[in-house]
Amino acid sequence: MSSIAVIQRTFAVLEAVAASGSASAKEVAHRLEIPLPSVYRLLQELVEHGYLVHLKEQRCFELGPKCFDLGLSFRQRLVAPSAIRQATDELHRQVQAASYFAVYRGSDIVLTHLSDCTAHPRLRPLRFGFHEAAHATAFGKILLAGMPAEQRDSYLAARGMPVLTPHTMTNRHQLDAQLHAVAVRGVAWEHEEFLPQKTCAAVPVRNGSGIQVGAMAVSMPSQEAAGREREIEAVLREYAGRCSRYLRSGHPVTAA
Amino acid sequence: MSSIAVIQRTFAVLEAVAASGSASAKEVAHRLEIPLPSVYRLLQELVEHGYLVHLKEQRCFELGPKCFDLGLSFRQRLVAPSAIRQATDELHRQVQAASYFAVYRGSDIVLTHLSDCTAHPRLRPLRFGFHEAAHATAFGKILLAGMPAEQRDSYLAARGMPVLTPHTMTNRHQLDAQLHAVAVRGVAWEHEEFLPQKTCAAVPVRNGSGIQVGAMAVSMPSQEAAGREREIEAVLREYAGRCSRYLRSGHPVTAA
DNA sequence: GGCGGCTTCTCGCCTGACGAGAAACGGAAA
DNA sequence: TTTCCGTTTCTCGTCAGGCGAGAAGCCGCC
Repeated sequence: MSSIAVIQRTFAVLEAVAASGSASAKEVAHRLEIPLPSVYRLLQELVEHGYLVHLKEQRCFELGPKCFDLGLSFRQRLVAPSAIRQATDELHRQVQAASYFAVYRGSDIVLTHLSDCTAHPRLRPLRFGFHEAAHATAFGKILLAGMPAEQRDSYLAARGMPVLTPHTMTNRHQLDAQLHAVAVRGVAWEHEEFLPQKTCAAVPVRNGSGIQVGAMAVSMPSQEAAGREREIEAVLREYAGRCSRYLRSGHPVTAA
Repeated sequence: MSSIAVIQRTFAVLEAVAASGSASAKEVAHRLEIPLPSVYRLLQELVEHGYLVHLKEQRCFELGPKCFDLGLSFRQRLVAPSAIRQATDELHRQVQAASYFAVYRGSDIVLTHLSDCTAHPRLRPLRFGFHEAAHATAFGKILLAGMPAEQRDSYLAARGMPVLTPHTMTNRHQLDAQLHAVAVRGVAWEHEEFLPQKTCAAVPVRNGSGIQVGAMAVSMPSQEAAGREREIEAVLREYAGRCSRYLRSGHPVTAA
């Protein structure tokens, strides 16, 4: 693990401030065990570049505008293209359930759009950004199933399979078997494995080369899902198909 | 302007990637005129710390998870406390207009909560985060009026007074006169100075020591505002008063 | 298999970051 | 006002460690 010391320290300081929300130079120096003058140098540097601000009244440092800008750039880069957001929104309206779109990013899984409303709220822990509980969500399973075996191994090894509900799958062999079935059927269901009383379904989205690049999903209270499985799968496939066709052609697809 | 060279370069690289959305090492090296091996060192460093990711398939670098985390930390730190968000939401419902809450942050102005809906949408350019057009918005005027004179000078000097509509105030003396009136009356109006056809109003919010710390505002189509000025000012004052009382006592205030 | 690009590694030089210490600053209390 | 205390900035000699030219390694592509 190489590391240019200054950079190492600079980010350590930045992250220390981010973690505290607000920290004085002394606190940072103490927490990181870096001599005070060095901490001041680095803090000043970070302030100069706009990553921190120095609130003199309160004698403390906090995150600066550049941090927000980075977050925005990140979001703008990753957010699903508008044709796909639109498809997700329509799926939401048609199924009357919160809808999601997620993709691969390097070796991560990122939720790049979600559509919900007060009547059909999203599953609270799910939000735009990185998704860490792939073993327990429908779109996570779809995307895990689409990974090369070794990437899946390292993905799960890095994150483990935390228990989220009594139904969460925690046995790797059992998960592998289900992922195989998911890959064959082209649809993943998840019943109360992520949140109690909630059910999710997901299907793959492919790019122009037929490579699986993402997943479309819906979530709803389990009782609302009962008996609607065939209908939900059909609608999911319809909208995922629109997304795949969009990715192939570059033009929004409005109807079947 | 001091500057530790490595840090300077590291952030230059990070920002170059952020600006491009996606960039190869060579592109960065060329754009920043830094020798290629150094760029690789810095990129690798940024990848190691999670600020960038290396997408090998596409032979390029993009922003990494830490950027998103920083954005989230920033947001969580700045977002208005829930009592104030709630007051803003109620204001929105009662006035039937998009509502805003903004505060000082060091020498900046930050919009820390907004409440809107499809029937009463926010003014599109306004979103959570830093606000740059204080001379042209109602809450901007309230907050400018509450600044010490020299801070206001440097604020306006740094940002200028861009023309946004035919009604935008561009004369500094005229603005100062209006800010004086705003400070005396304790309310600011803005008629089509920020966006055509839109009108905004704002009033100050004070902390326990009586210091002005923020502003509450509403925006609406100009025709809807006509004739409702007194009502709007009264309701704004009511909710801003709740916020001020909350800041004084630390307890949410539900009724007058 | 060979080519052409991106990416990583090697190595000696010398810059420029480091940290102890002390001084300057500024707010709070008396 | 003066005093005091904690925070912040500055100074300076030392030497770690970052620098960049160059070359080698790696991969995908033709």
